[in-house]
Amino acid sequence: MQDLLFGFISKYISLTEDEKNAIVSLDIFRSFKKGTTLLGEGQKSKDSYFVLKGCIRVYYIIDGEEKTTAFYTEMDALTPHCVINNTPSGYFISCVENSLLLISNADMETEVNNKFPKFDTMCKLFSAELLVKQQMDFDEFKTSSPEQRYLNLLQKRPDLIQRVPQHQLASYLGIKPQSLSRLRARILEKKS
Amino acid sequence: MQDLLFGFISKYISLTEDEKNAIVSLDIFRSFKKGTTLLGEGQKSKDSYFVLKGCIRVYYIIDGEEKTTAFYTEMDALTPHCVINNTPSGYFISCVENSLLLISNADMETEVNNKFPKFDTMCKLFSAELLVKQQMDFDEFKTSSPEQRYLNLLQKRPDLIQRVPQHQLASYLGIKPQSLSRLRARILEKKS
DNA sequence: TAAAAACGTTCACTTAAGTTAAGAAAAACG
DNA sequence: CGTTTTTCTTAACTTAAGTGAACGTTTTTA
Repeated sequence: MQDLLFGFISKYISLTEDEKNAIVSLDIFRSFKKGTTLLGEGQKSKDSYFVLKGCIRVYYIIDGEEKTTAFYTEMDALTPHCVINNTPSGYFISCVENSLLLISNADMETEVNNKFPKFDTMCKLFSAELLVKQQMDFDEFKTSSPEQRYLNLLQKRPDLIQRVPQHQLASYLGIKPQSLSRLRARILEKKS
Repeated sequence: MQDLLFGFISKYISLTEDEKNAIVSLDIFRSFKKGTTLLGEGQKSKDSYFVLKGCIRVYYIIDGEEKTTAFYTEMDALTPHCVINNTPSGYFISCVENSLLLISNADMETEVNNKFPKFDTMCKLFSAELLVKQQMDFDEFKTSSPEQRYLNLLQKRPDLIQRVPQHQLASYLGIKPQSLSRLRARILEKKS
């Protein structure tokens, strides 16, 4: 299972066996059952997550309604706002599936960075990449209709459509579940 | 005019007179006329922008239509994607107003970082803050309707509504200019 | 495993945004 | 300074999403 992690890291930096062992010895792998809430609205936390297996979801509750804004699957990393600006979280994070996560916090990161300076290099590269990806996602969302967004998702993350409940997916696309059903029927009709 | 810059920097770190002079001597202030295109689609660039005065805009051209995704005004910073991942830009950047900008590139930044290590501290703080802000903007956009977005903008950036053409604003809100006109009329009606 | 809850789809109706077009107002330009 | 271009608004019509409700299916869970 750790191979997943080291495969991911190798995209940015190369690690010696010693370094790998040091990381493993941190004992930061945790598994959670489907439905587990990792972070609640209003809570503070110092933890960041890296998904090794499974799927986690970020959602708000606005007027009693869930609004899903993000799904994180294998090899995705999530650092909640509250970690960065030390304020109560505005949203919930929960497991869509049974998931194996890597959980890190600032203390642990500085410790690793001190031992292995190149780790800091990786973090910088990774966060720059993340910023760009996030910006591109935002732009894509803004510049397309719900139907286009759905078709895009079908291309880019086809797995999500299978593994995530439709009503969460609808919310993620910015529409109601009924509209997603209709939209899908419309697309099927066009094809034929 | 530089006071604007140093006032901004003082939110993150404190600078000596020597350090301020070193920054000024870099000669990185540039002014541009309204309508100037700073970056075109398909171009590569190494430059980042910091707005001291004025307003710049990011937009795509999709099916011959402008899609505005961001406005940057006083004390906002913009690092285009192409700078980070060294690929051709997917969008345009142009000046909505006559603008005074600070233009920096990676070479200059490493130079300054070497001379003044605390500058690096500021950059990290600043980019973490930016990431959070961007994420929050995205979430807000996703979880609200065009009308709510407009009302939000009215609260948070009332100046934008005055200084930016309506059709660019409409695009920024994810709707057509005609819909923005109608939406505003609807809001006025509700008030009375 | 039986009852309850959650989920997905369909339908009819409502509301809001897209589209096309026209005309008035403002800005840009020679 | 007048002309041209761009911008903004309004209107009528079309299209798609929101809403409320019904109903069958799947999943929970007691």
